[in-house]
Amino acid sequence: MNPENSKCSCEQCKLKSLFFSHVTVNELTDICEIKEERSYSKGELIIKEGEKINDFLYMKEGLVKLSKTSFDGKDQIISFSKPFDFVSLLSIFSSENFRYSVTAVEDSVVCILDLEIVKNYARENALFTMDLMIRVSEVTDKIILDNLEIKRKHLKGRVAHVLLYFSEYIYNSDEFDLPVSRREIAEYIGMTTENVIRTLSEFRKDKIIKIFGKDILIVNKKRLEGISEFG
Amino acid sequence: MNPENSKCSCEQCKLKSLFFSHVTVNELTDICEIKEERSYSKGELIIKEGEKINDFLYMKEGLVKLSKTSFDGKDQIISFSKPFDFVSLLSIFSSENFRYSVTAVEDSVVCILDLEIVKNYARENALFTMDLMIRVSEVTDKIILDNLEIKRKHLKGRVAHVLLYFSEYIYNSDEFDLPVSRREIAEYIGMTTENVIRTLSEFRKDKIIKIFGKDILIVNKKRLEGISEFG
DNA sequence: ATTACCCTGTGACAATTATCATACTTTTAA
DNA sequence: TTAAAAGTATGATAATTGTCACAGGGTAAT
Repeated sequence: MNPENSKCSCEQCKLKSLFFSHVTVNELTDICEIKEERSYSKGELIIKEGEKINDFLYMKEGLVKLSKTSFDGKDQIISFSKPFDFVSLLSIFSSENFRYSVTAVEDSVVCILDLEIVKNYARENALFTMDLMIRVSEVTDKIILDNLEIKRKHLKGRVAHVLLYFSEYIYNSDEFDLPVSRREIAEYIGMTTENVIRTLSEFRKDKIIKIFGKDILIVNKKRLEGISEFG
Repeated sequence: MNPENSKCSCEQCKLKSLFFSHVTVNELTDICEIKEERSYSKGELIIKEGEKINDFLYMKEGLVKLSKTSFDGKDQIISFSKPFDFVSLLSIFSSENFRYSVTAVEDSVVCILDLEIVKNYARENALFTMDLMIRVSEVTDKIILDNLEIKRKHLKGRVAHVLLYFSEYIYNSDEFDLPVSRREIAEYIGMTTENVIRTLSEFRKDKIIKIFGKDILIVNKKRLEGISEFG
């Protein structure tokens, strides 16, 4: 490793194995040299819907949302992604342009590679491509299943679902800081902001959760799970 | 081509180019020899949710639905697929078992290959794998976008959306036989059967469509498009 | 420091959608 | 062929969700 890419630490990157497990050390060094790492603060736009796709992105740290704006200016949130849920993989092989926007909802770090270079690897290295496909498949499957799950629930069940999603899937804790506003929750579950707020208040009144602004504490998890499943 | 696989006509198959464009003639013959073609009547189950995935399937003819049954026995329809929208691709690389059921909603013909053999090709032939990935990406992107579209609409807009979907995307005609029941439309758009029926009746009363049982004629397409977009 | 804006919160009311009941027709199974 | 089951259809009513109005708190920009 020469001095000019001393910041290049792909070999130590915990994400390496995820989809570079079939890339040789030499190739990895090549990739490393061309890779760019960018940091985004909470709220910053990472990818804008409609932009031409030139880069291959993957997340190293943080949390982002995928969203789409409809003609009347209303946003819909498709999913949240943390590292390992590679967000940029959705459209890059089936479209010239990004179909969704990606925004940091927590401070995030993203690694960026030139898409053409990645595609060239993909065209030559079948195992690498296979790895990539498995990732694509996992991510999209998760999105489709999660959306189905939300779709079959009512307001309360949806809000409960989101709380459990953040608690269990994102933060692994009964107490966590909501990384999103009530409006964003509404955009995710397809309900109005007022109803999300009302439902959270109701959960608070029923002593299922405690609310301190953005900070949420799940007091009665069993109950919340019941509401998510049946309510 | 020897007599024992005279039924083998992959080389003439119009679907060949779709994802076998990077398979050699010899490989194609091999694939052809192991392939099995199965026919399903309208209503027949092709894949049952939860089954182990042993086969790689793709559609030659017909129309199928992807669906999932929730714990309380209610079905949700994820999407409809015609040939070129390869249905089996969704879970096969990310799961051991099928996550969705697939049912013929019109008489359908499916080609079946042993998944392990396809995976072996995929591990050796990067261009083939790349083709496959592009398909996976296209299909899932379509599903996600369509579900988002439906999600942001109300009852009438959703029903209008479905009618236009069948008219434009599936049948390319203003008149067509609905391949599904009112209940299935309801399961697709996430509303009740009664409300789907009521909405269709309303469209009929407003002279937007004509209904003769399953046969639908779109009389006022502009109006229907307006309802789909804004209603 | 002040304004403007967004977020949170609540209530009253309106609109939308679901549920239940019932009837008739068509399809399926015995 | 006949009975049972499923699909289509419509109305009345209940439940759910959305809209509008208003208010306080925080935050960013000037």
